[in-house]
Amino acid sequence: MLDLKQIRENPQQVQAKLQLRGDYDLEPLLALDRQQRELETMRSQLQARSNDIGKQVGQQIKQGADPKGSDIAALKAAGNEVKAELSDLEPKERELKAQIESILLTLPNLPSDHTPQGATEDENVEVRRWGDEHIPQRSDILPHWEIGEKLGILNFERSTRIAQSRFVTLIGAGAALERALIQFMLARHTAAGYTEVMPPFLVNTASLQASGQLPKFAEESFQCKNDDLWLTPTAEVPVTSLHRDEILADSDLPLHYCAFTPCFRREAGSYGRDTRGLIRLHQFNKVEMYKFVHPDQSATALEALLADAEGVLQALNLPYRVLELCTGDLGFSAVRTYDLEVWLPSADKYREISSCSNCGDFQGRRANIRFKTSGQKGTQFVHTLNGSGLAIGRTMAAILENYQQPNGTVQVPEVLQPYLGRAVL
RNA sequence: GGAGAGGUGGCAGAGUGGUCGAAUGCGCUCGACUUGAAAUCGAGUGUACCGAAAGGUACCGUGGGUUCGAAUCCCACCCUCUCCGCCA
Repeated sequence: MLDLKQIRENPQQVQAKLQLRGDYDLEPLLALDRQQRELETMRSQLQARSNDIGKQVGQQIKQGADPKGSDIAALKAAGNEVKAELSDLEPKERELKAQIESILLTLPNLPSDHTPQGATEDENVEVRRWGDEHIPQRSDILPHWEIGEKLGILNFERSTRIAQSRFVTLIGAGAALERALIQFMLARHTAAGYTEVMPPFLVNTASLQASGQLPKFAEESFQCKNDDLWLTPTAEVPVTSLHRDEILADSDLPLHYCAFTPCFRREAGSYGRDTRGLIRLHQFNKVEMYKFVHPDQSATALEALLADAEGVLQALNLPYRVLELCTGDLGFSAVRTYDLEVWLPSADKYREISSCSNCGDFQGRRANIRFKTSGQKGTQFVHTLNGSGLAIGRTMAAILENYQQPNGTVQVPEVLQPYLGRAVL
C-alpha cells in the first residue's frame, strides 16, 4: 500500500511514477481524502463536546444533583442533540475511509529510480549471463516432459485423472529428485543464515491482502469457499504474515527466512501457454527466501538476495541470465525486481526460474509490520524482500534438459548426488 | 460434530454503567545508593489519526445496538482454550 500522506503531499510525483506502470488517476482519491479529513475534524470536535456533556452529567449526579432534575435533563437534551449530529457524520466518514482504503489497496507500488522504463517484458534489461560454457551444444535434446516420461519419472496424463491438466505426478527417481532439490536448497540457505520456516499452506484473506495478491488478483488463487482460506500461491504470503501486526525492535532486524512450500496458482488467462511439461502448473514446489529489513538496508539486501539465488544455479552449473524488470513488467508489490532465467535447450531460450524483488515498505504497510528504533519515538514500516531460491519444478526441467546424455540418460548434478544417492537417472 | 469456559496494555491480571487509556505485579528504560553487581528506592514506560502548537479524537477480539455516558448492558460474528467424539 502506498503512503496516503506521501500521495497527499507530493501528488504529482506519485502520479508520475504510477504512470510508468499503467493508467492511474489520483484525483478522486485526493478529493475523498480532503472530504474525509474535513469530516474528521468536525466529528472529533463534536465528540469532544459529547464527552464533555457526559462528564458533566456524571459529576453533577455524583455531587448529589437530582438525576431527574431539570439541570440534568437540559444536559441530556444537549447530549441528544450532539448525538443526532454525530449519527449523521459518522457513517459518512466511515464510508469515505472505506472508499479511500479500497482505492489504496488497488494501487501498485512505485518503481525505484533504478528501474528501467518500459511498457512490456520486451524492455526488460539483461544485466549479465552466466555459464555460457555449460550450454549443451547438441541439437537432439528432448524436451524435459519427453525425457521425463521416457524415464518413467514424470507422469502428466495420469495426473489429469487424479486432478486436471496442469498437474504432474512425480514417480520414483523423479519424486526423489524433487525432494533432493528441496533439501539441497534449504541446506544452502540455512547455512547462509536464513531461518527455515514451514508455514501453513492455506492462508486467510488478510494474509493475501497483506502481501498484495488481494484484492486485485483474486482470480489467480484457489479459494476454499467454505472457509476464509486460500491455497497459498507462494511462500511470500504466509511468511509476510508471520509478523503481521507486530512492532519489532530495530535490533531484531534483519530477519532472514527461507521456506519450502507448494504453490498453487489458477493460471487464469494463460490457456494455451506452456501447456506441456513442468513450466506452468497449478501446483508446484518452491523454496523461497524472504527478508524483513531496515529501510536503509533494503537496496543492498536485494543484491545479496539475488546473489544467493544465483548461487543455487551456479552450484548446479545451470546456465542462466539476470534481467532487471522494466516498469511495465514489475509485479504489483515490487519497487525493483531481478528475474533469473535458466537456459532451456528444448525451447532454445531462457525461462524464468527465480524472481527477486524489493517491495520497500509496501507490504510492511499493508501487513502493518513496524519497527521501533531504541531511543527514538514513533515507528517505521519494515522493508520486505522476497526471492525464489528456486522454483523446484523448473529447476528439475532445466536439469532434465541441460544434463541429458546422448544415450538417453540424465546425469545428476554433482552437488545433488549426496542428496539423491545416485549419479544418473 | 456435541458440551463448557474465555478473549483487557510486552506479559500476568483487576475492573459489571460515569472523572478508565484503564488498578496492581512482573518486565523494560532512566536516575539514586554501590568499587562493581544484586537487592532497595525514585521517575518513566501502548499505538494511530487531526492540529503550527496548545490540545483533541479513536482503540479493552470484530461489527452493530441501548444510553447524556459502555472495557462494563444487549445482539451477531470471529478466534482461543478445556472435556467428549472422530482422526494423521
